[in-house]
Amino acid sequence: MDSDTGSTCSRSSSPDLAVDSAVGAFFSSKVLRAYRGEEAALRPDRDRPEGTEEGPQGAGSGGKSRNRAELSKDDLQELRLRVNSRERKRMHDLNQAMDGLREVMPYAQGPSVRKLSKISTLLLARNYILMLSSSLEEMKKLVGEVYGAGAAQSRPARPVLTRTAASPPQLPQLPLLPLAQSLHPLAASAAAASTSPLQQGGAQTPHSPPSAGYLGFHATPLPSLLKEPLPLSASYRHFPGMPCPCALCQPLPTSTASLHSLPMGK
DNA sequence: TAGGCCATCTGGTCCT
DNA sequence: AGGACCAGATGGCCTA
Repeated sequence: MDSDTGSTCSRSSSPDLAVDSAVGAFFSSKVLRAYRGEEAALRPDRDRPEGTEEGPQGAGSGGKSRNRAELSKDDLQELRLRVNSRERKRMHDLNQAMDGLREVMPYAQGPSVRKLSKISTLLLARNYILMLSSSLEEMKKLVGEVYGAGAAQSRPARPVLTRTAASPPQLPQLPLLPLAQSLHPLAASAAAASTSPLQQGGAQTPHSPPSAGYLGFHATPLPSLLKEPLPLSASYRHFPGMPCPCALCQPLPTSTASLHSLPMGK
């Protein structure tokens, strides 16, 4: 074991994995290029990490035509090393993408903070996306209400947040706005722009993730948030410290619902 | 010391 | 045939 793990990063965040320090770069451009098939041009001598393997006979050259059964023990060993190296690189790319995901997560980051585990990162990311989608929906409704208020003044008061045709018909038509304003700082901030949480939380760069406080949960996500993924069904649960994930404030917008049907490849 | 998390190796399967 | 992807196995490191 450890045939060539000299410069590979194990454990904590690898220094050379944080390729893209740009906060908005969800995945590094390197990874994206790799998965768009551009890496061959980007890195001609790929899979030669530490020089202990990948001898002079690269993949596709030399003994390519030989049957695998005819390979000598050394050739098999070399083949095995090449495969191992590729697999290692693949996992490193995966970890790099995971680091990119961690960078944009509303989670306290720093040398003194333990890195999010992979499973925690994925769970938190999912909840984060759902929460942002929920906030966006509420924001849209709020904007619609603000700009449509003048036209609706002559009409009798009624719940203003009506569902669109695409919404699930079984969901009750509830006055969500007050509840949403109490639960979502984003929605509340639009109503009271003078005391916007964005201003309270400091300047936000265009692509930087919102601060944890702005998002409404603690600097370190509660364990329950990480352990419990948001249910996709009609039933819901509340996460302590998490901006309400329930169906009231999170009407499962079609944008997120469609995410689950996206082809994930292979 | 047990358990969690991780990196790595390895063999199988599928795709190009 | 070679590479990508996947999952199981294994062993190391760290923390409670």
